[in-house]
Amino acid sequence: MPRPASPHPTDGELEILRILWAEGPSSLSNLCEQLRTEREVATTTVATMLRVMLDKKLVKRTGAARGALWSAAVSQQTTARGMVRKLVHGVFDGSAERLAAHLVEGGQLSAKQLAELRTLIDAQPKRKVSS
Amino acid sequence: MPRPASPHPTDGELEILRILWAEGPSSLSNLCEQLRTEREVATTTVATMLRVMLDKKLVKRTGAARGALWSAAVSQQTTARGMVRKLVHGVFDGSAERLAAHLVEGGQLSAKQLAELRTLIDAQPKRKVSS
DNA sequence: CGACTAATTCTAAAGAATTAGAATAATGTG
DNA sequence: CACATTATTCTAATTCTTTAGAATTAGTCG
Repeated sequence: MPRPASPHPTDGELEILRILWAEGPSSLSNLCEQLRTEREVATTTVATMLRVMLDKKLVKRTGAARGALWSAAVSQQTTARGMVRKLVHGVFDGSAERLAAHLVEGGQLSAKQLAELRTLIDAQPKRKVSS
Repeated sequence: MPRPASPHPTDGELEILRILWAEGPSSLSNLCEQLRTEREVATTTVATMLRVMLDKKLVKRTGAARGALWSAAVSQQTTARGMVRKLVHGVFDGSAERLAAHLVEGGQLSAKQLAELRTLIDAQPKRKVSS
């Protein structure tokens, strides 16, 4: 009857991954420091999250038992792919195109960004029509 | 110390919203029937979810005490906007353009869909360069 | 009207997520 | 080496989410 563990990182886990992706391997104290630019958090809280994430294989630790360095065990790309897929399935009827259209029509992209996107589209290699 | 409630629908809630968006106002049994095309679920489970979602104001109920109809109280658009925003913040460094680029480069869009997207971009009204 | 059926509410179990204090261990400093 | 410091583990509280049985209620059909 319970809830199954999500295969995707939770919000809290993503907060940590985001820092690791940006900063590379970091010590616990370093990680805490970065997190505290956003909100208050106890060191033990971060340590517990890291332990859980280690179980889930979301992070790795390297170095000795003491001053270990923590780093992401999943790439930003792979994580992004999974989460985009989930979003597309959840609210865009499984259509990646509808998400793309949502972005273009949502008015969140500047004219310059739209132009860049168009260039990117033109640069795509030809592929089968069927997808 | 606990976890704060998320402002976004959970996966289970999204499953129900998805059906309501597609089917419009539906009875409990109708909803169950739709859900069961995907997986087994007890009627009481769905009823409980609806009650929780009513508290969260994600759904509305109309009609008499008995044969009420349930409908989405949040639009697909608004929900999509919120969830896209969250995804963009979480894994694309706050850049909607990077999400768009991810979609175009990810190879999930057919040549035809890319062409349609380009047309859509061209159809966008001019806007400030700064966004 | 009484029995059946379907909707609804009540109750609750149990795992997941979030938070952090207490305890422990290792490391360096004086 | 004793002590302060800090990383790490252990423990635990609390809420959310998911799931559904039991009980109740309200129409429906004969």
